[in-house]
Amino acid sequence: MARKLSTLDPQRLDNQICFAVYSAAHAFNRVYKPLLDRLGLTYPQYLVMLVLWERDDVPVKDIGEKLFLDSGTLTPLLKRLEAAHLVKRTRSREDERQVMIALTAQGHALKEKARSVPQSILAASDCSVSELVTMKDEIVALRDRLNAVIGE
Amino acid sequence: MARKLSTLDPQRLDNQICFAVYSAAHAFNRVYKPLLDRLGLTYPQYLVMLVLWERDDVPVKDIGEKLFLDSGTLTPLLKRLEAAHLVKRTRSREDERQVMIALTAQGHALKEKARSVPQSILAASDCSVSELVTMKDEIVALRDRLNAVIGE
DNA sequence: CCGAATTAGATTGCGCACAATCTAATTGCC
DNA sequence: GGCAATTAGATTGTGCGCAATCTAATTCGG
Repeated sequence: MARKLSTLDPQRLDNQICFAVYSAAHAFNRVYKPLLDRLGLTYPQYLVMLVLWERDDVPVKDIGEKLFLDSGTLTPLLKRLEAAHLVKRTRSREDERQVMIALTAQGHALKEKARSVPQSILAASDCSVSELVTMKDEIVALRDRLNAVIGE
Repeated sequence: MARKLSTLDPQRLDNQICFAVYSAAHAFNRVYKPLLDRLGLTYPQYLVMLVLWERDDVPVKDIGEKLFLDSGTLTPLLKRLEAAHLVKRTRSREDERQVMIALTAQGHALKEKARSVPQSILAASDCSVSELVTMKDEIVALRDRLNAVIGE
């Protein structure tokens, strides 16, 4: 009876989806780390590079919207990517408030070296692609509902 | 054709389950924040309190194993909880290497004030309990497979 | 027993994340 | 045109998260 109650107790750690997501994010990070170390990237930096490999020469704001990050996070991160000669930061001429982020040749070239990363992650997940796609879609839907609540 | 390819491209941001998990974790954090502010806790501190509300007077190591965190994270966090008079840190007498973490009266009392948190999160998730339980179990299974790979 | 290896936790340093605040540029409104 | 409101980034401060290193206590193998 006490056992049955505890598996329903919403205040129990193991019953919380948020902790599942939180701890899964850290587990992913730990799997990515050795792969990204070889590229000289952290995981958030890798995310920024993924954005730029899809579309180059974008304002900081667009990167922030895609990754759900603000300038307080992105400004120093992008300065580090610039120091690593992977991107160039330039004030937009049309709108001087914007800073445009463009890949350098090195930044472009890194895409090839990063090509094997997703399949290494897939292998570590030890899970079929279709299962992962289903889970991903469910998690994205949940995330979007949560983000909708934040905007009231 | 190009469109079809891009929806399969493993190097695309939107195709990566890890980004889904990463961004969902941040979304959860943003939903929790105003709820936890009222308790004077951050989300990781709330997780530690959840552990202690289940079982009091445990060594730091046990907390770390439950939350997948190490002393570099927990030591300063626990010192902040102690400064907030929610826990007491004492060297174990049997094994002087261990530091035991015990709730104060205030720490115990906070459990009642935190009781409404999970249902607020459930409401924000805008999702049935059974759906959430299924997702949670899938995510935990994935996390555990990832963690298994890390330990080689 | 005693020295080596292991273990628990603390410390240092770096890189996010984000709130709050600031500056400068642009837009909107009259 | 001119002033208020908005917008894009930068800055500052706090709190994780983790690698690397350190100390002190305990355990293990001979």
